[in-house]
Amino acid sequence: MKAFRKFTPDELEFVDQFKIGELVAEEGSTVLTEGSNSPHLYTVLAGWGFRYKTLDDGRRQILNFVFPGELIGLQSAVMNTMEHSVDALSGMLLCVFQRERIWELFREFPSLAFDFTWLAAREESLIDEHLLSVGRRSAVERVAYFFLHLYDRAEAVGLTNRAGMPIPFTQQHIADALGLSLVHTNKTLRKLDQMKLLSWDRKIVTIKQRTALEQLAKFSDTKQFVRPLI
Amino acid sequence: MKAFRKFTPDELEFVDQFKIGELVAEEGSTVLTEGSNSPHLYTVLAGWGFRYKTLDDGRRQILNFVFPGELIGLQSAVMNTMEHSVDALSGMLLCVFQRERIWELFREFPSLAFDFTWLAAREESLIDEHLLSVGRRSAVERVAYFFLHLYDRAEAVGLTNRAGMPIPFTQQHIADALGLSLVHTNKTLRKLDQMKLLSWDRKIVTIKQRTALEQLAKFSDTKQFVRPLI
DNA sequence: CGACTTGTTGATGTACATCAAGGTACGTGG
DNA sequence: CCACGTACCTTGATGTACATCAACAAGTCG
Repeated sequence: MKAFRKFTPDELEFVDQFKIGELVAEEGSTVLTEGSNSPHLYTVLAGWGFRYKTLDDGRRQILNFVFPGELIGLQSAVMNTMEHSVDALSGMLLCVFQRERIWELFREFPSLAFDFTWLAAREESLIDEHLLSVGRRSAVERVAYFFLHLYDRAEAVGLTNRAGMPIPFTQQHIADALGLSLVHTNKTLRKLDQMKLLSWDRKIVTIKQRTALEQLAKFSDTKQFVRPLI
Repeated sequence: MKAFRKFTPDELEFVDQFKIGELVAEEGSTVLTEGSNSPHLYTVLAGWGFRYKTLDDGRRQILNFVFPGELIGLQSAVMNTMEHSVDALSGMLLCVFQRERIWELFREFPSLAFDFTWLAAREESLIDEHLLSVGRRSAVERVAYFFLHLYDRAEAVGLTNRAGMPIPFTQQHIADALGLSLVHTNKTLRKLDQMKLLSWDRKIVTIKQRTALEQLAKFSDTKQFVRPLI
C-alpha cells in the first residue's frame, strides 16, 4: 500500500520477531481500556477503530479514528498507562508486539524508533486540527471538515470506492467525535444533504461537491503526511 | 528541577554540541509560525508560551500551554512543516537545536530518542484530555478543570507560590483555549469566585477549595507523568 | 411476529454568543 | 498635578446555536 514506506531486510526481520502474534478484534469490542497498563502494542492491519475518553457520568469524547497502518498503545508503551480506550468499529485485525522490547527497538533500529516518533507527531497534529474544529468551528463546519478529513484518510488506505465511503459507525459516533448532540448532528447532516454537498445514505457517505464543502469547512490544504526518508 | 531526569555524561556532551545557541523571545512575540518549515527545534528553559491554530477569519484555538522543560518544534523536525504556531506569553528563554541532526540523535542516543517519543506521547495525552474538556465539559467544568491542570503543571516547574499562580495571560487566552467567548469566560470565572472555589485577582489565580473544584471538574487523578528509566 | 437499533422531525428549553456600555488600572505627554 | 488614551475586566440585554424531549418510521435481528 502506498501509504507505507519500504523496510530494509533487517528491519523486517526484527519486526518479525518483535511481533508476538495477531489479534482479531470483533466489531464493537474494546481493544484497550483507559487506566489499564497493557503489555502490548498494536499495529492495525485491517479494519476501523476509534480512540475515546469518557467522563464518569457517561459523556464520551471520541478523540480520533484508527486506520490500517497506524499504531495503537504507544502511549502505554512509553508511559505505562493508557489514558484513553480503543474500540473496534468493524472487525479488526491487529498485529501484536511486546511492549517490553520497545527499548531494544530504540537501541537497535533507530529508523524504526524514528517511525514511532513520526507516528506520534502525526497523531498529535491530527488531534490539534480536531481540537480546532471542536473549539472553534460551527456545527456545519465541523461536520463538513470531519468528512473531508475522514474521506482522505480512508482513501489513502483504500477504504473508499466509486460510490463513496462505506461507514461502519452511527451518527452517535459522529456526535461524540464532534462534541454535538445526536439530534443536532442529524439535523446538520440533513442540512448538508439539502445543500447537495454531502450525502449520508445507508452507511455510505458521498462527497458531492468537494470544493464547496472545503470552503464551507475552511479545510486547510491537508498535505498527506509523508514520513521523510532520512 | 525534579521534573527532569538525570543525563549521563555522554548524553550531556552530545546535547551540548547539538545545541547551537540560546534564543530570547520577547513577551508577545511569535516563536514558530504555522505553515513554516523551521530549521530549529527548541527546548524551553524559562518562561511561558502557548501553541495555537487559527482559521482564516481569525478564530483562534489555543491547543496547549508550554512550560519549561518542554520541547517545541518536534513536529516540524520529524514532519517538515509546522501545523501550529507558538507565541511567548512572558519573556522566554529557549535552547536552540539543529533540526538536521535529529537523525544523528536517533542513531547515537536511543535514550534521548526515547525521551523525544515520550514527550510526544505525553503531549498527545494532554491534548486528548483537553479535547474531552472542550467537547464534553460544560463551561464551569471546563474552567475548573483548566486551572486545576494548569496549576499542577506550573507547580511542577516551580511557577507557583504561596499566594497562588501568577498568570501571564488574559481572559481572552482562556476563552481561546476553552472554546468559549470572552464574555462567557468572564462570567464563568465570576461564578467560580462567588462559589469560593477559585479566585482570579490581578493576574493571580488561587485555588481555594481543591477537592470541591476537582469534583466539579470531574478531575481525573492526574498522575504526574514520569518518564520511565529504561 | 415483536423487540430493538438507527435515523428523522418538530416543539421546547437553555447554554452559550454577541452587542453595548461602563469601570478600573495603567500608561503617556502636557 | 491633570487630561487623555489604552488594555483589561465586568455587567446587563438580547439573540441564537445548540441540547433535550418526545414521537414515529424504517430496517434488522431474534
